[in-house]
Amino acid sequence: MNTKEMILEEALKQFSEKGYNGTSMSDIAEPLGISKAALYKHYKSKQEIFDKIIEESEIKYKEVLEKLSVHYPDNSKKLSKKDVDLYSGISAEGLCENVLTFVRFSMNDKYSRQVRRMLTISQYQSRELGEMYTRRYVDAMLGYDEKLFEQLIKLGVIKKGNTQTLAAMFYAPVIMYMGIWDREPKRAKECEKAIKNHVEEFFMMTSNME
Amino acid sequence: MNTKEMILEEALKQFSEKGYNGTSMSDIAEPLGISKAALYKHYKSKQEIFDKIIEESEIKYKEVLEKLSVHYPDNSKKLSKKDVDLYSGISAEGLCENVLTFVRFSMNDKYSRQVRRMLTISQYQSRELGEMYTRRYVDAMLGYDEKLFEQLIKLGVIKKGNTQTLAAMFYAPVIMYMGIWDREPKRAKECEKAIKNHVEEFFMMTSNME
DNA sequence: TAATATGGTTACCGCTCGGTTACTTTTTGT
DNA sequence: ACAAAAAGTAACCGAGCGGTAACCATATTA
Repeated sequence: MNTKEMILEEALKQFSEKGYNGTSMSDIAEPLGISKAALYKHYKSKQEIFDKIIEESEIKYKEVLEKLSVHYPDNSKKLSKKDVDLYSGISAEGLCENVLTFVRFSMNDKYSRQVRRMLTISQYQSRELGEMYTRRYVDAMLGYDEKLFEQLIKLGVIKKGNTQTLAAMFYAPVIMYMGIWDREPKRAKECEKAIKNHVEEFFMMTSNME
Repeated sequence: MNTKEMILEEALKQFSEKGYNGTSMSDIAEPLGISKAALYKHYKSKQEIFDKIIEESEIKYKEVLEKLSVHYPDNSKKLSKKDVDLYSGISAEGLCENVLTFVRFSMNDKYSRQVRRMLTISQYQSRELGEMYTRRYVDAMLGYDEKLFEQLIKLGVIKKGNTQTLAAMFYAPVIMYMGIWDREPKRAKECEKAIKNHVEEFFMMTSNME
């Protein structure tokens, strides 16, 4: 890894712990064993480093979103034979496992965690950052879940209901517990278990098979 | 209102917008029309001002909590005749209205809003602040809702179920929408409506009367 | 081989920060 | 009425900030 990337990595670490204003250029340079002046050989300002991190995280975020949406196609189109096969194989158990895999990755992956923390701290810094936060961690996920439940209802896996409120009831507790997990890592196990319980109970409540 | 209180008020405003590190002593003094040196006649440091705000908000917070818990007594004790009367009068509609009243107050009251924003920005600043955030905005509310649902189940208003997951399913979407509302005030109406829909749908799903 | 781009260094700049000092004005209690 | 206490001011302090200048070693390249 070259210096330019190492700077971004260290800056993200610092920003996610102490925020933008709480982090000095020396704070970034020192752990890398270089002088703060050296930072300016790679980036022209502190703001540029922050912007670069945001920009890079947006690219990685879109990649992840791309992968997700591959699994659940646009509902405006008719389901192809392949799609039906895909959904028919879906079970409540399978979905629980999917959610838990997603949660564990989000919580244990260093990069995901740092970006989330940085955005949480910075969400009121500007309108753009606030909107980015909402878009990434709320709107996109809710939209995804809405599509998913629409399909599951069509396929008769779960009961009929308002997909928007269903998505919120399903997803919001997950982010709530992830928030606790982030703030108090010692409660990780408890949160993981609560999420598992929630997902299972949710599918029990909404499942068509009783 | 005396200067000492005005300082706290202005500091809270600044901290909630720009965070602790982003706010200077002059930022606090200037809008009050006094010099920053005058601040030190009332508080010995910037940290003390921050701590005082936290301390005061904790007192006000406890007062609110006290009022809330009066309505829903400890479940370990047997319900008194008075309590039964109280609960028997509870309807899904009444609860919806209660929740919406609580939400509207939390979102429109300047003080509540500023404290919530300040704590959101500062939640990773120290272990204590992180724990305070979780305790106030998650644990306490979940605990309250758990008790409430326990009563409602006893009284046969809603179906049997795990009160912990019920509480999460009920409360988490509310804070999620409040978060959007905080970050993007222009979406206030949309969020209020979403919360209303959620609460109504929740009681429809869990209600015993079909 | 000489010129040059790259990525470091140290020393320093102007500025703002949190906080202090010395002094003045206002309020208050007797 | 007046001394004491409280609440204000301008000016200043050392430290640390983001950022720059001048310089230097090491590769690459014409």
